[in-house]
Amino acid sequence: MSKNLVIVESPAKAKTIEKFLGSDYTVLSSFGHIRDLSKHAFGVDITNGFQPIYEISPDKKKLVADLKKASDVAETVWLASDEDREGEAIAWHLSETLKLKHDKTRRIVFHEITKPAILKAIEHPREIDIDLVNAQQARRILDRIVGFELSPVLWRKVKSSLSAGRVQSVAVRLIVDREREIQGFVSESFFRVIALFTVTDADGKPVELKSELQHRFKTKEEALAFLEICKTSHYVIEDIIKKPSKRSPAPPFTTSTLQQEAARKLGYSVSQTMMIAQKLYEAGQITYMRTDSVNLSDLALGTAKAEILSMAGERYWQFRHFQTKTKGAQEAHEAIRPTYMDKHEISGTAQEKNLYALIWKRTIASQMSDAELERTTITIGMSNSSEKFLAVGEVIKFDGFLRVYIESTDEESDQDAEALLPPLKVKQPLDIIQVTATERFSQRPPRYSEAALVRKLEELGIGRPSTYAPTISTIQKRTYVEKSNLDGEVRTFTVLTLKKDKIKEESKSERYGADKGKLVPTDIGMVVNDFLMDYFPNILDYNFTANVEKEFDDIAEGQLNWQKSLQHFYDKFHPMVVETMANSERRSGERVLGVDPKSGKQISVRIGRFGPIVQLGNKEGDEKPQFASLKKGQLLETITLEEALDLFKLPRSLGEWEGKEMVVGIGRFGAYVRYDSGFYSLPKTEDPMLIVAETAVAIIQAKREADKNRQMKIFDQDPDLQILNGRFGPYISYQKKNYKIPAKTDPLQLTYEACLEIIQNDAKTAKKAPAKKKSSKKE
DNA sequence: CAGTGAGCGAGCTTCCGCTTGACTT
Repeated sequence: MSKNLVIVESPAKAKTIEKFLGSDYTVLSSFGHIRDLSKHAFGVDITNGFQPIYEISPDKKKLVADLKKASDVAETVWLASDEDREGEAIAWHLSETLKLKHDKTRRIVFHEITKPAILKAIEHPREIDIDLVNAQQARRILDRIVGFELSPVLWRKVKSSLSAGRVQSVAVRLIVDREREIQGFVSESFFRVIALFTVTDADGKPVELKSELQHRFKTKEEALAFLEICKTSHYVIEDIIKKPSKRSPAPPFTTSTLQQEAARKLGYSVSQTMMIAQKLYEAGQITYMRTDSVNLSDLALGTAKAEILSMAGERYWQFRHFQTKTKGAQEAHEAIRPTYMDKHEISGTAQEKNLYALIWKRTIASQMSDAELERTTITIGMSNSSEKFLAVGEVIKFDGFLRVYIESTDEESDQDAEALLPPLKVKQPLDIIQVTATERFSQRPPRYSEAALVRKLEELGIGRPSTYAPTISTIQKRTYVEKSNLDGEVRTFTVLTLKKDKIKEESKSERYGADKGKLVPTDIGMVVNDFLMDYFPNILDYNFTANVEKEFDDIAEGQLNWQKSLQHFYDKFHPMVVETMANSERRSGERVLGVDPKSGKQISVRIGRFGPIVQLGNKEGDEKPQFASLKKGQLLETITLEEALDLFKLPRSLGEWEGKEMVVGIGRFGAYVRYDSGFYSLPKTEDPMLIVAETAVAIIQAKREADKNRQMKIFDQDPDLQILNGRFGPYISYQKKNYKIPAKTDPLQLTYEACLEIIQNDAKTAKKAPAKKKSSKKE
């Protein structure tokens, strides 16, 4: 065993550092935090100065024992966890848990994993910063108090197993608020006017020049009137303005910007990006992937420069130092960058290659020179109106960083600036080809994609690089939000075209509002959000985290006592919890929509035991009320009386076929026909409200035909026993259960007795390991 | 995982931030 033990957070980091330090040093990893507040209990002794009750996580017991052994024999223990609040706490937990003697313990930090940085750190050890540790404890305890006091309120007042927390509840609020903005949005239409001219280019060939009228018209009448004026107008170039402009590269990647760009450019989900990045990190190809820093090490700056010089030359290189603007950034690591800048590509899966290439380009571009552009704006005047058309062109004079990388944006712009304009002169007359006025609509605010939500959370200083992906998964697991799958609607718009002195009016149609894979709130999400907004508006405040972070900073600087800070919060917060528990109404999102015109009974919607339902009649009535589930995509908040009444029209009978009744309904897996105690799924193209008996019969027959082809063998002894060919190959079906056929057995050769034996064997093994079966059922 | 289309009855659920893991066909 070597004289020195170094403990870092990540095993990949440990491996790298061990190489730098030589044989006198053993480097081990703590795998993040080793202790936490007790998992099932409250974990904080409120009445005793918020004393935390820490436990070693069960999966860390062996690790801690190993660390203990190693630290006992080492002469010096170097605690090299990250230099941020959490890292300092990890160092402190290690020293407490391993009972490290003060005189043989050193605390060291480094921001980059390079040999000089690590050797320098070893030369400058310091003490554990207990103020910073206390700031972390305050953060941890506050989160526990908020989460473990609010969640039970939801269990009582809304539904069991729900949760609330400082981060997740605000994430849900953002999505709910945005959805309501969209619901309340009133789209306005206007007319954009585009004129197409013909001019000759440098070679004397005719080319088109596209220009847009500066003025947009509110109504069709105004647009028509303008086109009438255009009929008799002459057009002339009044002005040409050339303006140089510059574009600068974006800073290197942080976790959040990597997630955004990987989503935009490669279509990866936030968690996918993190999994791929983790692989790259473990393979030593990129630096650490959970970071809020845009900083590059001196080593990286040097190798990036060398790479740019050899690739593109001196003119393309520019030294840049980026500074983070993110609220609450802790900057314990570098930006995300390739470990070796001269590695333009790597071997690996296609996904790994793509993500690596993205990181490489972004990093290199960040040290390249500005792109120089020239923007030309041409003003075209009319002989009989003061309206002006503008044509805009942009030329790249010097590509600079654009040679390598262009950052994407979320909004797809339809404002296509012409790349190059033909040579033109002021006062030059122009020949008109056509003028079109197209009706357009103002855009509703966009729904959040996963990556856009991450960007917003980061902007508000809520959550950390390590929690963005888990937060998105939590709010979906709690069914507060889901990924959208909206087809949108069709709308018509008007296009007016003036060509050869004639105005033509056309009506065209387009699909709008379609949204796939965006985050939308569910009914539960909205009800929980509204409840929390009513009773705990301060926790849901977008600035709540920012405000408590200020307190944590004061604690870290030794200006504020952490217990006092928590006491101050708790004295206000806890009474609100008690009050809400005692006096608030249960929430179900109930809305009364009106009365059923047939029966005169009340129609209402609310969240029922198994999800959102519409109810016909009420408890006080003579008869039991009737219920129906809401369809996917319908919300309690927006469903109309008519839509709610439609839900009671299913299941409906299609009449009899061969003596048995066919019934159409909508179930968990979509629309179906039930016939002779069997279920037949309807294809998406069939509307269960409109389907007729003949179509249903055809579907039933088709399914029966397919089932017949599935049958490999049936037995005369027992019609319940069949050998079927399924998605995963042949299997035995017996009394509605399925059994695997042992390997190397020809299914067609199996006898009735052999099948029964397989079934009995399966029953035996199932009895032997019932726990296993149970756990595998769980998600 | 092998195809589904229900309807309580006891006790448990829950937070945020660090980090990777993995008894099998």
